[in-house]
Amino acid sequence: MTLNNYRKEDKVLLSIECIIYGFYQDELKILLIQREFGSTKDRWSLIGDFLKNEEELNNAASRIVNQLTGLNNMYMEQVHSYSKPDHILEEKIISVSYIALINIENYCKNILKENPIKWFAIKDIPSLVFDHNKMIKDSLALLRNRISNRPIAFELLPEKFTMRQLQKIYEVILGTELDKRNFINKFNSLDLLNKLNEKDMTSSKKGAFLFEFDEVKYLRKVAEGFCFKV
Amino acid sequence: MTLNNYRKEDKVLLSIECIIYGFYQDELKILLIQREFGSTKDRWSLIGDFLKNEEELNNAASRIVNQLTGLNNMYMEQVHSYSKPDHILEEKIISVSYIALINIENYCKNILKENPIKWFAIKDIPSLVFDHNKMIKDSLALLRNRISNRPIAFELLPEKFTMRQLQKIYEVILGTELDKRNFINKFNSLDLLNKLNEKDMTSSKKGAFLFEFDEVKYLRKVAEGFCFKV
DNA sequence: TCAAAAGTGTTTGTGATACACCCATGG
DNA sequence: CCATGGGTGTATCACAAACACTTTTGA
Repeated sequence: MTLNNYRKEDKVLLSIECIIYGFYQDELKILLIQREFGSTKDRWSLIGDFLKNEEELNNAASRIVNQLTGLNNMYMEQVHSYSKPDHILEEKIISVSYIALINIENYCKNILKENPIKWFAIKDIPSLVFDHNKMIKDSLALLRNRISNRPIAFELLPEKFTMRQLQKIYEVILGTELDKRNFINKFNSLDLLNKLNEKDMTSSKKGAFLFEFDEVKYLRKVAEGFCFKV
Repeated sequence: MTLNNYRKEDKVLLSIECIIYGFYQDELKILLIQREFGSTKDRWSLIGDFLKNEEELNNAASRIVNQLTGLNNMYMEQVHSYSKPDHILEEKIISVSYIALINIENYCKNILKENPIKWFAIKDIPSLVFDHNKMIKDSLALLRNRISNRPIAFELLPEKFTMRQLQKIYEVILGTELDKRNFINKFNSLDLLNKLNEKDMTSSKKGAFLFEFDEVKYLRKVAEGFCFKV
């Protein structure tokens, strides 16, 4: 923008690649799509599209996730931009990656049936097209950072969840086992969860109490200088 | 890349904006350039250029910094991509920002004389074109994170530096005052610096011992699982 | 009655923080 | 001789980590 004028031939296609995370059965999963055309036919890929002329980056990312999940207003965040997604169509392509966190139970299952898309556990991700594996790796590093510094684990959970589910999310994202007593003590000291008078009976005979994240309380505390840190 | 085909009119110009940081006289500074043409003539701006067709993002960023400083191999890192730098030339523009950390004493002063560029202390940044102020803000957040988790402060210092200089870098980037005893104790416990038998006599009558960062030792420790953390 | 998951507190250790005085020297 | 910045060690506190047994109940 400063040194030189631009040349028409320097224009690029801009693709947005969305890394859609869900959490289900104690596993962190990513939604992938199987390509139907072209030289990469049948290979798995992140979910993406080209930026349209009238769009902004964030809006394009939201549109793409919405088109495949039917969801709106999920947590999304830009991760990184890449210049090496092998040129296709003889055009130069720059890719901008985003993470999206969704409650896997909410997304529209009809879309899943109509498209060659599938949830893959993070540890079972196959070899993907272009540099999509690298994008996932980078996004996981971001996710690891965010989950310790922002209350985003709840984006991956239903409104009501058990402490074990919450703990498991931290464990799979951080890649470490945590002590359940320390974990609960920690969250209790943060004072951000409401314990409900309901139990989840699916995981044990005794049943586990359900909790919910109190976002209003969280925002009030932030306004008073509170800083989330796990 | 998945859902739709692209249209020629969706191609964009891609600009790279470099936030070049230097540290001098106890202040964190950024190199800015005054625009010489167009509707933004005379206003200050980050240093940038358009991505060339044959270039990758990281290489373009290096090229841009090199053209203005004469330096190579400085620490650089991509920060974020933006889609709202007011359209100029009636073209859609996407901007990718980078930070570059340089030792302010090393850069080529001749270039400074030949160009309308100038170092601005971080607290004296004027209102810049487009969303460049926002880019600086975002880059500072990244820098704050990095300086606590990677040994990058040394990129802003000469080979030989005093503990006070090092501490000052942490103070200006983190925006807090630090206790000098705690700071020294902390760095001593990390065991990454070599104390030299030389003193810097410019800042006091007694003189302050010079130190250097032992990168070989650092890399050896990292290989053994060491994790830098200040 | 037993297997399987839920729930619950205390102790210990490490690292962060707070803090004040003497030293060396050039002017 | 004094003003200026350089250099040094310890006591306290807060948080992280380690740790084991009892409860509930469906099968």
